[in-house]
Amino acid sequence: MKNDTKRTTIYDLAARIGASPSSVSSVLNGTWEKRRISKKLADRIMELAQEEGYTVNAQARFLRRERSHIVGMIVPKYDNRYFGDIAQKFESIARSRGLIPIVTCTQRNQELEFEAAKELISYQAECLISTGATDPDRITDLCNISGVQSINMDLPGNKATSVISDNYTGAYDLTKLILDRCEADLGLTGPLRFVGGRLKDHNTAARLEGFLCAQQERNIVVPNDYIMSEGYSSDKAEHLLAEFKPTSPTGLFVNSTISLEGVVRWQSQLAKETAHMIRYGCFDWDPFGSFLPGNVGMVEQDVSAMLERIFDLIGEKNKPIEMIKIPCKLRVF
Amino acid sequence: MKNDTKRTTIYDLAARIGASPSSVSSVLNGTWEKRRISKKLADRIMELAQEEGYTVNAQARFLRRERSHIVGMIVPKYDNRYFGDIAQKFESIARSRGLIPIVTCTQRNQELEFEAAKELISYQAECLISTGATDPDRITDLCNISGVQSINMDLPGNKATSVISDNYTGAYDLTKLILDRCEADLGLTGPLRFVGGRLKDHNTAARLEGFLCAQQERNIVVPNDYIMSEGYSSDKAEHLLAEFKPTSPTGLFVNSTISLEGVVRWQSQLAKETAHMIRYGCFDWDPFGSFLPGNVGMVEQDVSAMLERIFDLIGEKNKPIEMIKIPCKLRVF
DNA sequence: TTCTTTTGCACAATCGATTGAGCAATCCTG
DNA sequence: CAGGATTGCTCAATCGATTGTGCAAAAGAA
Repeated sequence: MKNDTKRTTIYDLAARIGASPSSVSSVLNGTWEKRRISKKLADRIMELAQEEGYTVNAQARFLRRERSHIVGMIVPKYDNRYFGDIAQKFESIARSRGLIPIVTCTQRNQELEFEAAKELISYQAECLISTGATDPDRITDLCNISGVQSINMDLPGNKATSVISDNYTGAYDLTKLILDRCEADLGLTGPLRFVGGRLKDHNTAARLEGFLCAQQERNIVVPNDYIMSEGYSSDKAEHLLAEFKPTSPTGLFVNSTISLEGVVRWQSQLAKETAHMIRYGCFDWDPFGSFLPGNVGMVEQDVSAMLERIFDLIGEKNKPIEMIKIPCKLRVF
Repeated sequence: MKNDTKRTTIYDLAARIGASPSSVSSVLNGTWEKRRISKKLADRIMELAQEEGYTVNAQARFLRRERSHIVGMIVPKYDNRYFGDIAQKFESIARSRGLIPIVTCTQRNQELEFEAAKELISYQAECLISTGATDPDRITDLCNISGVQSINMDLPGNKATSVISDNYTGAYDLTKLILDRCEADLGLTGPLRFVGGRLKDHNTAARLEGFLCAQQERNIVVPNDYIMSEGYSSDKAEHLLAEFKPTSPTGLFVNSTISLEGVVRWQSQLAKETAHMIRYGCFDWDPFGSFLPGNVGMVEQDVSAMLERIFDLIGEKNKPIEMIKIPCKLRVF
C-alpha cells in the first residue's frame, strides 16, 4: 500500500498530521502525557500510525536511548531437549521481565562462539549469557572491555559468575540408582562404566567424581578402561562401546542425551539376551527416555531455577564472582 | 579497563590516533582501500581498535546503511527436534550466505507471534520467515505494509509463498507402512487410528487425507471415532487414548512427536500383553523414536531442503505466491 | 484587567557510523 | 617547471528516534 522502498517514519506521520516529529515520537512511545500532548492529537497520531502500519525503527531508537534492555544468549545447539528448553525459557523469562532476548546458537564452534558474542555486544546487549561455551573466559574478557555484564550458564568460567547444575550430586544420586537397579534386576554389584563427555570439561569431571564416589562408598573399584569419555557425540559413544562386547550383566552411566543416542544404537545391535542384561541411567532428561529399554532413570537439570538465578543477577554489577550450583532432579523409571 | 559506562566509538579512536572519524570508520568496515586510506594509517587504527576492544555499534551502522542483511524467523517452540533443527539450520545457512539471522520463539501464542513479528520488522529485517505460525496471513499483512518480504514455512498461508512438507505423500507412505507391519506382526488389516493435531490446520488435514487414501486403496473403512485429533499436546493425546481400552491388535498413526509423548505414556500404562499388540508410526522424527516399542517408522521432514528453497526465495520479490511442497523421508524401523 | 500558571506543542541537539564530495599535497609527464 | 593525475585524507550531511529546553496561547488568580 505504501511506498515499497522506504518505511514510514515519524517524519512522514508528522507531515501528514501537521504536527512535529517530537510530538509523534512521544505519542508513539507512550510519553505523551508526560510531555503534555493533548489526548486529541495523540489519538489522531495513533490512528494514522495504525493506518500506515508504522513500526518504530529499533536501530534509531536504541541508538538514542541510553539503555537497550537487550539480553543476549549464546547456546551451542537447539537440537536437544536441554538446550532447547534453555533457549525457550530464557526468551520467556526475559520478556516477562521487560527485557528483549536475542539468542543465537554457535554449533559448538569456538570461533563462531566468539563472533556471535561480538555480534550481541554490537547490538548493545546489556548482558550476555554464555551457555555451554567452550571458552567462556574469552567471552567474559570481551564483555569486560566493553562494559557488558557476562554470566556463564551450564559450563562455568573463572572470570564471571557461573550458574550451573550440581553435577556432582546429580551424578552421585544417579550412580546409586543405577547400582541399585543393576543389583536388583541383574544381580550385578558393579562397577559401572562411564560413557560420553570430555574429561577436561568441568561438568564431566564433576559427574565422574560423583560417579566414582558413589561406587567407592560401596567399595567398588572402577578400572580405568571403564571410563569411556572421548567426546559428546553419539557416534563417539557408539564406536567406543562397539569395541566392548558384553558377555555378562552391564551397567552404564551415560553422560548426556547425545551420548545416549549412541548407546541405544549400540544396544539395539546386540543379541536380544545380551541387550536384556544392560541397565543404564543418563545425565540429562528426554521425554522418550523412560521408554528406552534398560534405562532406569535420568537426571533432569533444573533449567527454570538456573535461569531465575541468572535473571536475578542481571543488572547486579560489582558482585564477586561466584559459582552457583543448582540441584538437579532425579527421575526414576 | 576502559570507562565502564560508555563504549568506545570511532570518535574516541579518531581522537586518540589524530585522524578523522571517517577514516576510522572506513578502516574498520573494510572500505579503506576504496577510500584510499594508507596502509600505515589503517594498521595503526586496527591496532588501536584491537587494544581498546572496539566493537561497532550495530544500531548506528544499521541506521545509516541502506540494507540490514537481517533475516528474521519466528518458530513456535525450540523444545522438539523438528523446530530445534529448523532454528539451528536457519541460523547456519543464513550465516553462510552472509545474512544475519535473528530467531525468536513464540510459544504457540498468537499475540506473542504478532508482537515478535513486529519486533523483527522494527529491527529492519529484510525478510521474515513465519514457521508453524497460527496466523501467517496476519503477519504477511504486517510485512507487506512495511515492505518486508514474508515467507511461510511448515504451515502455509494464503498471502505469501509457503514452503512446506508434502504432508499428503508422507502420511500416505507412513500409513501403508503401518498397515503392512500391523498385518505382518499382528494379523491386523486395519483400520488404523489417527492421533493428534488439529483438523482445521492445513498439515493435519493433508496428513489425514493421505492416511485415509492409503486405507481406501485397500478397501478399509475408517470409522469417524478413529480420528482422534483435538490438539497437538501430549496430554490431549494421552487422555483421548485413555478412554479407548484396546482388547485386540491396534494400529495408530501419530501426528507429531509431541502427540507421540502422550501415546507412549498411555502405552506404558497398559498391561504387557495389550501393549505388545500395538503398532504405530509417527509423522516427525526423533532420534529415540526407533527404540520405542511398537514404533514401526517415522516421517522425517526435510528441513535442509525446505530451508534451501526458502533462502533461494529471499530477495526475489514480485514472484507469484506459491505453495512449495518438499518430499519427506520415510524412516522405517 | 493584569499577572501568573498551566497547557500544548515545536525546536534543535544528539546517539554512532556511513558516505558523497572536496581539498591539499605529492607525483608524473612532456 | 607547468599542468594534470593521483594519493591521502577530512568535512559535513545523513539515517530515525529521543529528549531537554523554550515559547506562545489559554486558563486561572487577584
